[in-house]
Amino acid sequence: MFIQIDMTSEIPIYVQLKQSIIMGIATGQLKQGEELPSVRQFAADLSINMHTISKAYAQLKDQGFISVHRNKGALINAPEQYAADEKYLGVMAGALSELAAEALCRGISEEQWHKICMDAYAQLTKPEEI
Amino acid sequence: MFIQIDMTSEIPIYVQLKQSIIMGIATGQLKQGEELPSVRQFAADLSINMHTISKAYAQLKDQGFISVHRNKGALINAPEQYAADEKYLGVMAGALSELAAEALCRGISEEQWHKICMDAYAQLTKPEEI
Amino acid sequence: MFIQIDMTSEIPIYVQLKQSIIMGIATGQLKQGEELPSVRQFAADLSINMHTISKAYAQLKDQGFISVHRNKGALINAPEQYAADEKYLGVMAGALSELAAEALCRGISEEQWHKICMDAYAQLTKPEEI
Amino acid sequence: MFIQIDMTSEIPIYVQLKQSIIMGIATGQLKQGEELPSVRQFAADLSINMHTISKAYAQLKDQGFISVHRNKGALINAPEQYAADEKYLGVMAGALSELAAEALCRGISEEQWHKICMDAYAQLTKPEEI
DNA sequence: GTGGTCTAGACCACG
DNA sequence: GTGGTCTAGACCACC
Repeated sequence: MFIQIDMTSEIPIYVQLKQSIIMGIATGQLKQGEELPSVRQFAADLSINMHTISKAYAQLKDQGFISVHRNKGALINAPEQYAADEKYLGVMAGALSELAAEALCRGISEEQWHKICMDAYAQLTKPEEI
Repeated sequence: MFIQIDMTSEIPIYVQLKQSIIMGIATGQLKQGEELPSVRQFAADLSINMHTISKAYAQLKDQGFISVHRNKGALINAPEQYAADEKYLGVMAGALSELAAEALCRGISEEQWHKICMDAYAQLTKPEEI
Repeated sequence: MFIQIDMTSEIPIYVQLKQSIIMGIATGQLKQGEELPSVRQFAADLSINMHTISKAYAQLKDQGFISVHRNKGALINAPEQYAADEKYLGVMAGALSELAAEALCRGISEEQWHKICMDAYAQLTKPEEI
Repeated sequence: MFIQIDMTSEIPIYVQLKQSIIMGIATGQLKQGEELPSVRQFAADLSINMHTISKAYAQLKDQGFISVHRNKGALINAPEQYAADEKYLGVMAGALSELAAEALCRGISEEQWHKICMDAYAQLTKPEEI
């Protein structure tokens, strides 16, 4: 399984779970229509509380990434259902702005910033080159 | 004052404060040697508890951004004090990776990602162009 | 418990606590993966305020000595997490320099200084010989 | 002047002053009978509050390093007056123990510890070799 | 006046 | 249950 949960991280487990699944979709490991384990099953696999899985699923569903089926697993939605909208773009711009501000403070040049950003993207699409 | 605190945000106040100050340094509104208000003064200005300000200052101090003086407030350090190190680069790469993953998922192309990232940086250095 | 807090000392309680825990790791009484009490439990044990313990834990976490878990207490990290870096070596050299200066002033010879330093180290690794 | 005061340091100024003077004695820059400026003069030289100088002098006097003359300067005492006693040895052993504990934790070997300690001493007696 | 420490009590997110 | 955040008020060292 490509899901990686770090129980010692300060990032909430349900957030890590969401990020793992989003990362899975981004890298193509999870495709449209693919099935995710049921809450109960997933909880057992990861030795995690059911409520935690449930919370992650609920939020992924809200964001359009998955459809949850009662008592069954969850299905990855079609990309159209979670295409970037204005709201998302605004949130992401804000997050990038924070990162860019600290980078600029710490002496990262525009060229370095460019490289770091593009590397982060390329790593997802062409992992073999990393 | 350019500090903006959103008391309804889920982001802790002391984190918002840290980010505001880092943003101020990045945009050149806060320069080396410049003074920050005393914790009591700042607390009164923002209608926030003294200890919350103190926590933000303590963490900025640990990261090298400011020096806390004995009988004055706090001073912005020289850029050398908080230059990027390996640890910081790793943390930032991880954060960017998360953002890039969601962007890719949501159909942001490499060109769009490039634009968004560079805009975030440019906005800090050339605000007049925004 | 091997933790000793002197409420009358001028050394802040949270610093004493940090030193006690570092001492515990150094002497092998606290090993990787070992659990530390929860902040509430520890506070009750030592008759100290919760927040004081919390501050010590937070700083030990920042320095890499422990990981604070979500629903457990804190765990001692692997030694790699807190291996000496340049910054630490600089700080320690400064501290030793102060001690050496006073020792030299007070007529401690190089041989005596050598003995005192090595005793301090040996006391941690071979307590039976003391 | 060999006195170095860092107004941004978290170490109290009067402690820095004491350390500077002790360092001066250790390195031979201040010899028995040599005169230190008056409190008033010193305060003016360093742009520091008189009370701060006074506090440093008082403590140095208590420890036997200097003799303070009313309305005049202070004289460095004879080495015999501040030779190491049992109490001092105990305090120093404790301080070294703390440093050694952290060093051991952080993977400093006995050989490295030896080198670092002896370097700190040698730096005072043979500065030219550094 | 300043920041730092300690205590106390409340609320919240997480699991 | 856990730790994290915020508020509040007190005391202290430093300058």
